[in-house]
Amino acid sequence: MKKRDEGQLTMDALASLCKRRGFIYQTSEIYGGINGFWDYGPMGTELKRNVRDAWWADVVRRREDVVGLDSSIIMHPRVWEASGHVGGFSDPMVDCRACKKRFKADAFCEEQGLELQVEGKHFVLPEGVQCTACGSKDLTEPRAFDLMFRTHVGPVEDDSSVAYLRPETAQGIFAQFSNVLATSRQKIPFGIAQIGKAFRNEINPRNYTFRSREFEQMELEFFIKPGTDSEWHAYWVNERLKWYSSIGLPESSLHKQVHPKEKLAHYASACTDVAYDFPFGTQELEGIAARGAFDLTQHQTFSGKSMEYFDPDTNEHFIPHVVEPSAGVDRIALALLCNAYREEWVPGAKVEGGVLAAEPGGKPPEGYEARVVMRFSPRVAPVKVAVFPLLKNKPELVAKARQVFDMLRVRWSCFWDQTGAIGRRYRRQDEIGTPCGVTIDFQTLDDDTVTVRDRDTMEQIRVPVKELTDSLARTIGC
RNA sequence: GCGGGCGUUGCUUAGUGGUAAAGCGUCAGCCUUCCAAGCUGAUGACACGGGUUCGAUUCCCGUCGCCCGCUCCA
Repeated sequence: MKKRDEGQLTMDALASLCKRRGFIYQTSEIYGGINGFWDYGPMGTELKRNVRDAWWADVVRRREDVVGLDSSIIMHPRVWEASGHVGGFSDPMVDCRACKKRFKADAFCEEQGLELQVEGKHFVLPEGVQCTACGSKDLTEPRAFDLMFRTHVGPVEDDSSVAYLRPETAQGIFAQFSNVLATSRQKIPFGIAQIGKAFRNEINPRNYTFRSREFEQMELEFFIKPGTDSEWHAYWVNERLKWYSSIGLPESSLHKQVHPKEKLAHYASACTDVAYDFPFGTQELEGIAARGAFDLTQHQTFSGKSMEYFDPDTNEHFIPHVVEPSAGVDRIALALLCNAYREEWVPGAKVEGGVLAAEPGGKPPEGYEARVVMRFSPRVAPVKVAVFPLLKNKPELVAKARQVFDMLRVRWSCFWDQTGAIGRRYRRQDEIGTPCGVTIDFQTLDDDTVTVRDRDTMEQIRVPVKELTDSLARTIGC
């Protein structure tokens, strides 16, 4: 169980911190866990909430042209026929036992001039088929990889009761497009946003929480006039990149990945991913796709209900096109955790000096000690302010600290800690990334000032209690 | 899904065919006038199931989970 690899953050080290400090636990851990599912502890819950709140504030509340929706996870099964998820993503696959390669069974047979056979619910390989890679005939039966979770609505489990857990939140938006249009008094261009859980039966969950089978999406469907696709796509790519900076992910670790035209779905005119440099590689946080009129047209066809929009300015009827920024909450939270994690050497009480970056595998110099600090942007930090009485066995300090704590907690997520030496308490907050520590000491009792300690520099300033809220607000920024 | 490695307390590790040690952490108390101090006490683990055995945390099998590589990723 190697924890360090040439000084780079390893996911093992991060997972250990996340468990130790209550960010992320394996789900159902007491029963051995279940692959692809994770729980968020007290700190992780706050972190995710801050991500969602930041997105909702910037994408919905601060705009006049976007409204919210909260649709159900289980929808009419026909929704998934219209979307292409039924059928399209349950292709039967064949594995070669000799060379370990996997193929889509129908294309695999076609390449050899043969046809995949269907017997009832099972697929059967035709005679004479062989591996197109190595020529072996040692092949598995074709198996359907249905990536949607199936369930049954009502007590009777027959074919007519089959339903699916949604594999994306977007279809709830498309299916309610007409209702929202009719009740929100919006005109095109406008968007509908939704945050919620989605479920995909991933073949191979990997990389901690990055590819989970249950995950949370933040999706915006921005409906536009046909022909304006590329300008709105460019607009949203730019907006979304700015947003990632606003939650503390540095531009240097973010990448705009433009999908080449030939790899786009037939209905899409553009798709750009926002990717982050994770320790396990550069991976997608969000995809921004120009999907044309595909989705609404599909639902118009399958439901028989018109999805047309009437433009009063031009007297035109048309099916709106859509630009879709679709982000993963859990992936963003993971990126924030990776980005925040630092191991440092910090000077002890008897040493003058500043914070040093820890050398991997090395020991701190004389008088220095190692610390782990989560350098979250204050906007997403689970706890904004920690409040400490310098000593817990001095009732007058505790009482005064309690007053300060009660004053601050009405505005921010605050943490009270009176246990142990003050330095230990600072370090605890460092590990959950609390930007500000407020300490009430004996001088407070004389002049009503407190010390405010900065997480990153560990420097302290004295601030009068009556100016404390304003002072902290400048640091925290919200 | 395939191949390889791994699984001892909250974390990091030690160890054994006779049920387990330490450090850190956590909690309580004492002490402590700003960066994981000290003292006392408490807490707490052999992933799950089966087999071999008088006896299994240890050996064997299976399952689950984690990591690495391949594969997959609408």
